[in-house]
Amino acid sequence: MLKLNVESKDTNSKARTGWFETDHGKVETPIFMPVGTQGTVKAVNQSYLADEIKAQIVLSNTYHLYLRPGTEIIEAAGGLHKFMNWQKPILTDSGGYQVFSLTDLRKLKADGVEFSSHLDGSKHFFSPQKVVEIQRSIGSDIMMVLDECAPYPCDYDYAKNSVQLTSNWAVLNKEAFEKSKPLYGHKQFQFGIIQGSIYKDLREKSVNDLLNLDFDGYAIGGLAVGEPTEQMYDLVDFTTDFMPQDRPRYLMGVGRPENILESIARGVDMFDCVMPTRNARNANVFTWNGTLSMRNAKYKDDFKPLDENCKCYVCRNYSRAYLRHLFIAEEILALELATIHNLYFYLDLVTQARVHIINKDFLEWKNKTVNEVSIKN
RNA sequence: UCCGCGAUAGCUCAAUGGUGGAGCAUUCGGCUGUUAACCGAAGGGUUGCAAGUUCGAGUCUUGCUCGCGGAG
Repeated sequence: MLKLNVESKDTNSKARTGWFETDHGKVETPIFMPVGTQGTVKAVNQSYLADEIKAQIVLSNTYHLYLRPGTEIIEAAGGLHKFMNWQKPILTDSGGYQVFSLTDLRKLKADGVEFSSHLDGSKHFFSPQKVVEIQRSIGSDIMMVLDECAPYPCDYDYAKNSVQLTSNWAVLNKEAFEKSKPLYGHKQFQFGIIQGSIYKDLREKSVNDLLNLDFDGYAIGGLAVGEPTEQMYDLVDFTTDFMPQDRPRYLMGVGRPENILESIARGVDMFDCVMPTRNARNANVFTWNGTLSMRNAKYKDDFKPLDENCKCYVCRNYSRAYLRHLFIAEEILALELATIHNLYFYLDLVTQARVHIINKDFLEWKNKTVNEVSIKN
């Protein structure tokens, strides 16, 4: 059983700091997990990820790794940690989000989801049991249950059925997890996923269904899919009240820097999002003074670092003008440098949040920082 | 000097005699459990110049200018 050891609680908000232990090391919360869907955090190598960015845990994806290279290769490699040369913790998503985002390619059934590969059109079937089995092959430290991430907008009846399906699947996920064993000698944990769209009574039902199964951690899924941001905050705030104090709380797929800070204030411990990595590759950079679009002409002779308050490798050594030049010239280094900076920023953001929670001045710092990081330069 | 071919957006090129477009470039925007080094929008034109034919010319005719190729 995984435990979140709560170290310090903010007195003016629901923010808290803590840590949990896996066989691949300790994770200090609040934490951001860089997304490495296909067994790589795009554009950055593992040594930078660990030493420069100071990532403590990365996310990878069951759906993608199952399709390519396939579990046979990953097992032959001795699991994903060895295969991708990453000795810190790995969390794998189950493919539930792909069930949502690849709508045209899938068919939902009571016992799982039938889908066509986006790579070659081949037909496959994911059940809760199958997804546990694949994640055993991958050897992730934390595996996620198969769920249905309902679309937005979503009428009440659809959301209600979706929660019921996710709860039914959660039982099967848990059974399959308990019946199976890790393949590589290190412990694996399993998180449940709360659904319910924008409906509070369904969120409440969803949490309670999952609590009965006693998962190692609990994730809030199905948010940041198009609903107003204030509504997302309200639902997070509502839902965390039902979540155990001594288990990690993970808000899936979120988000922008300000979303992360607001969610920490509402009691969330873990985050992942493609935004720092994808936006980096699309020339968008995050700073303590807001976002910069590095293709913009105004940076062509701007020799300041991306962020004068950032201590990352990129800000210590390169200018905005150089980054802009690399993006305009379509040089591959642009993607790497922007990704390193953005991930460093995201990890720095949650580290600063941690420091301020411990120092008991989180709320004030959070309010000021939310305003500053939201600026569009 | 003669013959031939050509000249349309910054570039490379489309466009039956009937509302001049595309790709790239430029400028800007978007991206939330990655099908994404992606997607979208905008600006940009006396169609080399001048006449003519025609209801109507980027398109046909003539002259000129410039470029490329060939001959001498």
